[in-house]
Amino acid sequence: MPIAETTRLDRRKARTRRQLHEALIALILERPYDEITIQDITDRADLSRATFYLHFTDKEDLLLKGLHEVFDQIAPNAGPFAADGAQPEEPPSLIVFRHAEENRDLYRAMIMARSAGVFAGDIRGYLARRIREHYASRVDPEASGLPAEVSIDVLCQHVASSMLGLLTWWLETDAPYTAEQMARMYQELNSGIFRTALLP
Amino acid sequence: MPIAETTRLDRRKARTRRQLHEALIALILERPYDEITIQDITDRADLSRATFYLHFTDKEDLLLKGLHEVFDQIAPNAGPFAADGAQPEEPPSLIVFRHAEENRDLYRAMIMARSAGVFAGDIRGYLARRIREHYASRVDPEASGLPAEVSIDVLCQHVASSMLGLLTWWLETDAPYTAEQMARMYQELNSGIFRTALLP
Amino acid sequence: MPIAETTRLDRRKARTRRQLHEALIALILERPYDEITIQDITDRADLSRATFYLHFTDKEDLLLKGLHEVFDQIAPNAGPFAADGAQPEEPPSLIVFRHAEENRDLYRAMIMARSAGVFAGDIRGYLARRIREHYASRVDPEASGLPAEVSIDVLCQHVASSMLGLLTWWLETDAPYTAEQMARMYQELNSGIFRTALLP
Amino acid sequence: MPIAETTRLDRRKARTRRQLHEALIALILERPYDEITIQDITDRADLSRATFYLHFTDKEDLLLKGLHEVFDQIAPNAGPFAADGAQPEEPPSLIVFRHAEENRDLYRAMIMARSAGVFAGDIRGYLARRIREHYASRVDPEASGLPAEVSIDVLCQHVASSMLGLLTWWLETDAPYTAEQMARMYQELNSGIFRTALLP
DNA sequence: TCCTAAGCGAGACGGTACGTCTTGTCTTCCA
DNA sequence: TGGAAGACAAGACGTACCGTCTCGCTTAGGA
Repeated sequence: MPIAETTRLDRRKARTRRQLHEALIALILERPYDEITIQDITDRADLSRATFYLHFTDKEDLLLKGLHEVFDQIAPNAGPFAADGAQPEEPPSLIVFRHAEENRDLYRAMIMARSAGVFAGDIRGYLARRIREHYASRVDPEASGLPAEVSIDVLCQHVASSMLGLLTWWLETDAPYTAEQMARMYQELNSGIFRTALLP
Repeated sequence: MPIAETTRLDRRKARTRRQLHEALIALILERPYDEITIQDITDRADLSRATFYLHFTDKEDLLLKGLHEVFDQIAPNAGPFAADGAQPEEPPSLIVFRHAEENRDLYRAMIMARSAGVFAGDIRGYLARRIREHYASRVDPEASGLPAEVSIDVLCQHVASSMLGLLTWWLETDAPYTAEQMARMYQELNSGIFRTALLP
Repeated sequence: MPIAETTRLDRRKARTRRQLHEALIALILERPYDEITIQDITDRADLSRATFYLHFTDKEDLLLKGLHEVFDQIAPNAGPFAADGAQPEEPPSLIVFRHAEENRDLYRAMIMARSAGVFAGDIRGYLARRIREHYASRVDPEASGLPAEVSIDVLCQHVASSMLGLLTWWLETDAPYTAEQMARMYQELNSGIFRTALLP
Repeated sequence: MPIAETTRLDRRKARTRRQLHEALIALILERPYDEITIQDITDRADLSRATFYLHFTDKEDLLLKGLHEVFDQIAPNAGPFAADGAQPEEPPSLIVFRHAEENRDLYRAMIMARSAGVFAGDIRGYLARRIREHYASRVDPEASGLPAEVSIDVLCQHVASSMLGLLTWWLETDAPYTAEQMARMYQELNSGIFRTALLP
């Protein structure tokens, strides 16, 4: 009984946070990330500035927590990124492009905020690490057709950069491609590397 | 008389600017770009804050003008990027990695500032455009071994992202590779695309 | 039946108020009046902030209601201040100093809060008015030995100020005098005025 | 040459400060002291809030520094308060009332702010100390007609309170008395104490 | 005996002021 | 004339308190 009782207060807090998340994303799509004031956000969300600090410490905090929430939805079932070893139905790249297509605003906000340096950490590093783990578990370096002199780190950086680059370009330019086409091109461009057919 | 007389004052101005450029680069290597204050810069440069505004309008202005100066050295003779059609001695990727090796601090500062969003413009876009121009002039799309469904724009984005990604990784991690090795890996990774041997 | 039945709820309310009064007085004796927060008071009283507003509107409200309660005890039987014309056993000044001696903490809190401007109204004005009423009813201006040119208002201000001044000094400095001694000095100092023997 | 060169900057600072002092005094005469915001003051003074903090730390700081300035004018030549032992032309009480008459707004502001507890210190204590020093140097306790049982501390408190009380009443009520009349009444009221003719 | 109303705790929220920080402009002075 | 020094306006920051509100718990006292 005591556990998981979603009280009304909890729901109110959740609502307040959602308002803030949405306000920020809307604003990022309108003007440069660091011209956005906390006051701007709370104005848009119809809340007071003090309330903002009741929930988040920073603009960054707000943005990141918002992203985490969304990515927690996709991550678990993202094909080869998935916890279970089951062969995914679709290549992960397609899943990513699909997710971006469905959450266009969020992804664009993220890209734009990224170009404002919010993710010094960084997204690319995160991607590279993910890919590297995946690669390590699937590919036999000996058997892969890759030239021996290409280090795995470099390879992962390359693949991650490529993915992020295409994604950015796609979202920024309103390019008339479907998620399927983008994923296909991505695989094509890296086919030399994916010759082993394991990494797409 | 009035024309082109490099007076002592001119030299003093140049000196002041150099001090500012160097101060900024030094600071970027020490701490996050946007924790750096104009006051910090002028303190480091042993100048007054007012003086800063006599020469630059912004932190960004200072950074970009500093970079332009350096890139104006490399750009004209950057192999395939060169104005004249002469076949370059070395592949452009090697030239870039070499330049980065020689101007390590400058490049790292640039990378770090980039991850702080100074170049919303963007470097990657710039690179992609350069590459695209080059590609257009050299490659016969029909004859290239590329799959027809990969758009040239996408390809350029991919290549530019790869280059920038490797460069960033290399500078950030003190990876024990020479410029030559990095360039070689870069070419290897994109060999599927460069099969036509024209673009490296 | 319905009237004047002191229910348990009433007693609970009274208890809550007492806790708040005591908390405030304790706090005033510890640190400057206007560094004291409502939160401080309720913390000390082991109540919630909301509860405070159920009973009082202000810090001032709390303080004043607390004082009124106490003064309602003394006022009615305060010698010449008394409603009935009966000759008091003791001079009123002695009654005041005695009361202050018995309610040291309360008086000190009051003095300290006064020096923090809570009683903009003011205590001195109140005292002067009381005295004036008394004076008007007892003294024949003609017969009084007072110089004609001293206005009665001024005289009352003077006497009230003197009383308050001595009281404040006495409470602030832990001076080693009894209430009797203080009252005696007070009368001595104003003996020139009290020559008519009516006002002490 | 280097010493005491009042530069233009100094004068600008002085002007800014004067504006702030005047703004505060004007505001105190209009509404309760602690309903006055720093923003209110700077608005009235046509300055920015940041500028306030360039010169003062507090509302109190501003007020007190303003008062010090004025009292530094009167103090040195305030009759018996004067450093030199020369017999003053006028009794000090007259000097005080005169000064108050000439600086009505300032004194009223001070009185009102005092009733808001700015001078926890306090003015009365200050006055009492001054008087006591004076008293000690002039009066032979033995020869004074004072009753032996009145302590000097108490006496000084009394005199100071009386002075402050009359002053306050005079300024608060627009009483139709001249400074001369007030001083005369003051002396009359305390004549019992001033019988020795030394302390007026 | 139930059940209704009150006292209270908890805490989200709007609002307002605070004191600090940085930016960019301007003016005065010195070398 | 280039630069130093520094006053100032503007405005965002994060913090602190206030007073209001809504919610839910507990318990007293009338049905």
